[in-house]
Amino acid sequence: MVKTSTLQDVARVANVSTATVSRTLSNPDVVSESTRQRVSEAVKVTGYRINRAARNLRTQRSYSVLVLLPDLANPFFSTILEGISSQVSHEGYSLLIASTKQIHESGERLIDYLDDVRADGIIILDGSLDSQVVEMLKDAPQANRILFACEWIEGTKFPSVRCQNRNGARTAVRHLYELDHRKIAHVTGPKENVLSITRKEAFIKEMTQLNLVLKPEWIITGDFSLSAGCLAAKKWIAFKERPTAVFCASDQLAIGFISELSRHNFKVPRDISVIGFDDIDFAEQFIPPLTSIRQDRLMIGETASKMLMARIINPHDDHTNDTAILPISLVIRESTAKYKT
Amino acid sequence: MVKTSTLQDVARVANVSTATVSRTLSNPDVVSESTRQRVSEAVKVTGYRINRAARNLRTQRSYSVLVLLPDLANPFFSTILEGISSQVSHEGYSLLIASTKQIHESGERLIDYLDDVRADGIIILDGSLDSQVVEMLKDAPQANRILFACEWIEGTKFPSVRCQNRNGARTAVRHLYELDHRKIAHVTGPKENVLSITRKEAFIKEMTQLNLVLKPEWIITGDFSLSAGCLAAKKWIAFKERPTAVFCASDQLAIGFISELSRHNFKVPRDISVIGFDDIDFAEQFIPPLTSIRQDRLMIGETASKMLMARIINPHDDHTNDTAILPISLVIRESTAKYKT
DNA sequence: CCAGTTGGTGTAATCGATTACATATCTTGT
DNA sequence: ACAAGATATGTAATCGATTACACCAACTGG
Repeated sequence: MVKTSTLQDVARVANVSTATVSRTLSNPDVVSESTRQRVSEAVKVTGYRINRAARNLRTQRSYSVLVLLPDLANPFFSTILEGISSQVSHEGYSLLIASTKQIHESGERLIDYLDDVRADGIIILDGSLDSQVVEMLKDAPQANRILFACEWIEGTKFPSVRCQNRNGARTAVRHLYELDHRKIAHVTGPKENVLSITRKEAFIKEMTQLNLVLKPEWIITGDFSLSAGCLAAKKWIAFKERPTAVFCASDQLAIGFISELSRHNFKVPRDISVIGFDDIDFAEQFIPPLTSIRQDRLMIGETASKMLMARIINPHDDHTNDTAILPISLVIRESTAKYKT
Repeated sequence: MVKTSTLQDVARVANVSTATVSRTLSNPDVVSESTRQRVSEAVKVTGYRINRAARNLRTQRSYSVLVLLPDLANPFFSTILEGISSQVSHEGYSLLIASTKQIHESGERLIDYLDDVRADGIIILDGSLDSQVVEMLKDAPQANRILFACEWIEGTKFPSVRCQNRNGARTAVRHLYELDHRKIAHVTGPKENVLSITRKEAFIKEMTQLNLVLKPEWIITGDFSLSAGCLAAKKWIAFKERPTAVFCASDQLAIGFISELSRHNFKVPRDISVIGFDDIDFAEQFIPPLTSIRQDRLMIGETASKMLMARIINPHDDHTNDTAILPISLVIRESTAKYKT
């Protein structure tokens, strides 16, 4: 095996104690100019690299953050990861990844990651955690090192970062309204999902506010996926009275919806205007390019990391109920158009 | 803070030494039935959780694997990650993620991850590593804990896992040929990329074998992205003599290509047949559904993990030149069709 | 019946960095 | 000139698990 040099080796070469070497590296201000130079020199000649396992043990920190995803294969999360990763690596932290499913299958407990010095904090991107797990986490003393992003859990006081979901739904409806649409449908995400619920509530509220008819069957329960979008399209086709526009709770839904329509020779936006949510990369390249509610996923990731880091570094400040709600924006492309009778 | 119990605590409760407790947990066969029971009981009452930092220090292992991506935000990698993650977590390992860019920016050296006990092995999904970095890695004694997946680096003997790229290109050309296409273009990936080069070579070889005309301008250099696909489409439109089919080195290219065409009122497959590579999730939902060369990304991830694990656990076996090449398959959808004069 | 093996357990060193405390030297003000 | 503080460094304990080695008891075979 490769033997790397240790603090001892550096100390010997620089002719100081290990304490001084350690101080030089982690807190250079407290040592004198001359030793600082000697130590730096010694570090260079020995090729010293800190042994993180040793540091972690001594400081009882891992200098890494765990990100928990519902599903690793979902591209929606990749940009958020990018944001988290760039932020944490900037602060000298590493990024651990796991999926809810795997944790569940392996029978591990989430809190163990914090207790066994694998992670200093956890960012959870999954609001559909098992309620037993949540129960166990929410009053634990480690709870202040857990943060939700994108999704959250109603009735808990975990800090969270998310986008303006209500405003997003409202903006979507308004946009369609301004294009003279009066019969507007909505395809939701998974039934119990907080995002689905929030967006649906805001959708209903705005429809009511605008005095639009809202047939219950025009709210189609889906699950954010492409295939749920296809199913929703089939329902739309079967309606005797068809809405002229639809607000989909995700871009994947919208894309699935449009695809299915096109297989039945309907055209978007000729036959129906479609607006999505998220503004994923493909939205722009889809045919037709998709009108969507954009959330800044990079910023969600960065903000989440910053908030979590603050809590890790300063655990005694009271951060309860910290919530960051980031703005959304309407991106108008070609899947929505003026309604023509 | 939360004080978790240690081996000492368990030992005290079970009335044995810490050595016995440690053995009971990591190697139950060597202790007697009765102590095993007493220790298990003690573990339960104390709520003992192993301190990984301590174990890592003592064993000089981190029980985690680093995956290095060129770009976290690229959804192509998410399924591969899923495969890696499920495999390593199955073996009790954790998954660390970093992007080439971040490593580069932070000035860290990849090899440090191995030396400083942050990772026991590295899976690299980026064949475009800085050549200086490669130079430094390839003869290092730690090199046997590094493995490439999807991409690889010509002229090194790192083990790698990849799909049948040549066969993929050949299959694509054949498919188009069998649909009576004789004028076939190719949009490549980034110029220096191994995948681009391999696929392009195989494309040329197959074209030659089939005795097809191969105008140099029909090979369009791109970069795997949607927008490169758009640019390529513009070139195609500008040709005086237009190929009737195109083999794109990635699905993203194909999608960008088709999108751009549709903006200029060309239709696929009416005006040109398009085949992609990868079979990403969107391929199926795109309009028209994309014919593509499918690679099993889940299996690439799993295989890569297994190979790496074998090397970590058994570093002295000679694994040099291990290479796994996984099969591809042709997925025929609607973006390719019989050529009609 | 005893040497040699096997099985089970304990003692204590060890991994490598951090840091509380002690010590030594140097200022500074009166 | 000297007490009091500031500055710089060293000594050694510590984090918590693993494991080489030693030990003892019980068994085996000749």
